[in-house]
Amino acid sequence: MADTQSEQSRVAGTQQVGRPRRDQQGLLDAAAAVFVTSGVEAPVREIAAKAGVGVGTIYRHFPTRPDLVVAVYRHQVEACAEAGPRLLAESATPEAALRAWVALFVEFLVTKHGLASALQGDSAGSDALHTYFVGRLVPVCDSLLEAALQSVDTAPPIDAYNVLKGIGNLCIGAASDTRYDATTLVQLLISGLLTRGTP
Amino acid sequence: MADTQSEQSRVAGTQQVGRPRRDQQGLLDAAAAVFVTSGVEAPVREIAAKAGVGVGTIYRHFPTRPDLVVAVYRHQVEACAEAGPRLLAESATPEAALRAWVALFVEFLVTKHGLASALQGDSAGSDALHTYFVGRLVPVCDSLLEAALQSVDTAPPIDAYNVLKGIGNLCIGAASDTRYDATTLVQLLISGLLTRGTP
Amino acid sequence: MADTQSEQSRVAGTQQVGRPRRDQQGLLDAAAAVFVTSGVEAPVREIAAKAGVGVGTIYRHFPTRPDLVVAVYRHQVEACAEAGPRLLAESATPEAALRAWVALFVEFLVTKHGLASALQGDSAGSDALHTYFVGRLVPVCDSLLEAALQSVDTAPPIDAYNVLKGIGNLCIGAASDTRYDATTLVQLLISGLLTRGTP
Amino acid sequence: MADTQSEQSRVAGTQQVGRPRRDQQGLLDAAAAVFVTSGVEAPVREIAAKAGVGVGTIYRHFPTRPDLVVAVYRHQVEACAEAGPRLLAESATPEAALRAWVALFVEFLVTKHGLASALQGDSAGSDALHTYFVGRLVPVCDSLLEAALQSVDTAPPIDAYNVLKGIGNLCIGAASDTRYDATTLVQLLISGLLTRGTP
DNA sequence: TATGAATGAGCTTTCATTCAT
DNA sequence: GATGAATGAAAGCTCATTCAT
Repeated sequence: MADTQSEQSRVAGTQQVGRPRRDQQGLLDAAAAVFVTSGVEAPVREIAAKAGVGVGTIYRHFPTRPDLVVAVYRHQVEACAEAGPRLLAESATPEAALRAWVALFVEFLVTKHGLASALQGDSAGSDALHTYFVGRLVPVCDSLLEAALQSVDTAPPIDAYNVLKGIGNLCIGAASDTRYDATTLVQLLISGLLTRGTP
Repeated sequence: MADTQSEQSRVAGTQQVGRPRRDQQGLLDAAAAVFVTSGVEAPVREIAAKAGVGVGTIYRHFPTRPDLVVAVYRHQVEACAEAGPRLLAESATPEAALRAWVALFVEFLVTKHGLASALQGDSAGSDALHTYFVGRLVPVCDSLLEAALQSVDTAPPIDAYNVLKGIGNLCIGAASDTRYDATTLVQLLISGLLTRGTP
Repeated sequence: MADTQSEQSRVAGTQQVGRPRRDQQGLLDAAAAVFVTSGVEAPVREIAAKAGVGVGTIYRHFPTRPDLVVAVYRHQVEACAEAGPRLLAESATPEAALRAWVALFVEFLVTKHGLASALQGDSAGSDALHTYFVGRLVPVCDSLLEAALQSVDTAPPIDAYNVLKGIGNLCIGAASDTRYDATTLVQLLISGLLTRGTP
Repeated sequence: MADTQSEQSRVAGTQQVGRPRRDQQGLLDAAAAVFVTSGVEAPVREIAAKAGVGVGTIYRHFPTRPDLVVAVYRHQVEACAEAGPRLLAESATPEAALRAWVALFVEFLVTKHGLASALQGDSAGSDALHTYFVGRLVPVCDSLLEAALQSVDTAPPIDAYNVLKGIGNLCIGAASDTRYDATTLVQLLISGLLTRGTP
């Protein structure tokens, strides 16, 4: 619905990658801690309290919740994105690279309580977050996917956006349900993806 | 001078409205409509308004939200459950039966906005709902799965509970994102499931 | 199409009201006024309205109703507590001191509509209030009582807690029943207390 | 405020003393049971459920809550009233009679959870109840009081209405506070009452 | 006459967001 | 810039009371 490119620019402009203010870092640490405990939907107050600042400060630096979430996980998302090409170069096969990357992504999503649901576009005011995630990781996933599919000589049954969002969804609730094994499900999805002639 | 309590009573005694007798079906229809529009977490007030009844009426019939959701979707869940054995009997192969059933399930989940997330155990007060879904559909899914796996001579890489919840998760947000194709993802997951030797 | 949650946010964002900074004293004055009118069980809304603030403000400063009641009457309770030793020193006899103090206490309870019932432990959420009252005033009452009893050479037939709570109870409803004379009843109770050899 | 005599007549007319309908008795038994458990302010629904009837039936027979309470305790109140003259005749001294009667009354009030507060005029819609209690028991108390005061040659420091209401108040909350000894307090009040020259 | 479904006012509580200091 | 008090919309839930059946 929103233009992915311009959305991303806006976000990037707001954040100024690579130059986190000294005090901003404290906010991010606190937010990260709270997100793990209470999920990304945690009350702003809780985060402010943890950081030892007023809520106004949070709003000043991160006007919307997604802005904050993006900032908190920027490093990890970045690491995830950068792992793509590297894994492709290092792995024995493209499929192995894809599987390894996907496992990395799953670990990230599952570890961060409630983050997974952010891949959905309609969670509470998640515009910027969704945009950032999609904009940064879809291309990475796409190239891994393409390589893996080429190696098994199969046409892509679905695009990288769907794969990413599907994985995101599969990871929802994984942290709080011990019977639920998101990791295996995701690998099974990849298996299905690489199987020739899926209906 | 007058006591607050008695004041209230007096005021309450003023109310003089007609109360058209309504059956439970009207409530369910209204709730179903609202669920499609606003999801299963829609405010009780909104449902009551749509049904043209007071909130008390909703609470009388369905003390908890899951009670209402279960009632609303009971027929469809039942239909889904009953379709399992029938498809197994009618389909050319067990795999075809599984795929057909899964498609049915997906259609159900995707159509009903927000219902999918009910497969998670930790949504707001979803005990009864979760229990009902899992209790009714896991066995159905299990038998279909077993049959399909036998036909491809593969050990089950994951149990029916995980499959069901995985599918449920894959369907989250499908209704509001036209780029997202839950149906295909689910079929790919099934493909992965039936592929021998998945890591 | 739009999600309920984000709809709400948008609406909330519309509010554009001025927020005059108010001190806690204004709240207390308003609460005191409402308490006199409607008793200590008055709806929070009523108090907020009287104070010209939002309900949230009340809850911020006084999370529970007793917190508020305690704050409102703290000065007077304190005054009552401090009057004990002073009266003992100034009065002609310990009995006179006890009677004077008790009269003071009665006046306080009777004046504040509904406050008396707070001496009971089981009124709606009155933990803090009850604890405060009992903790602050029982010792004061106890020393007055002891002195008075000593002067008439009688063993205490009942402890200060019972005396205090009994007085509190005697004052219930005194403000709204002109035929009911709590003051005299309390003095009669004191007389009985100081009478030797009560069965 | 209301005319005691006519009020009483109205109540008596509603009840038709001595001719409890067969089914009405079931209601009274149920209400009595609920009152003991949850107090006289128990939800109407609870009483109806216990009686196995609809709430409408309760309202038909007893339009207001006090009507019901009066009916429930009519026998006991009657017994209490009748005990007055008898005790006066049987006891060694008028004071003994007064103390015995008061003890009876206290036992009645304390046993019935929450009933005591009904002696206040302003509890939730307790008009009829208050009127009945006062109208029936004040005269009884008055004669006992007069006799006892005559025997000690003292003028009445306070009237029977105040004594009754004072006792009622002293009994509030007695059931739920083991430290609180209403019985002793009431006897102390009587002692004070019979002490010559109370200020 | 009995029933109990329906009503809806009203209460408490939470929390995103604003803005005076 | 930072703060956090203030705001008030919302939502869940309870229960006295009415009245169609």
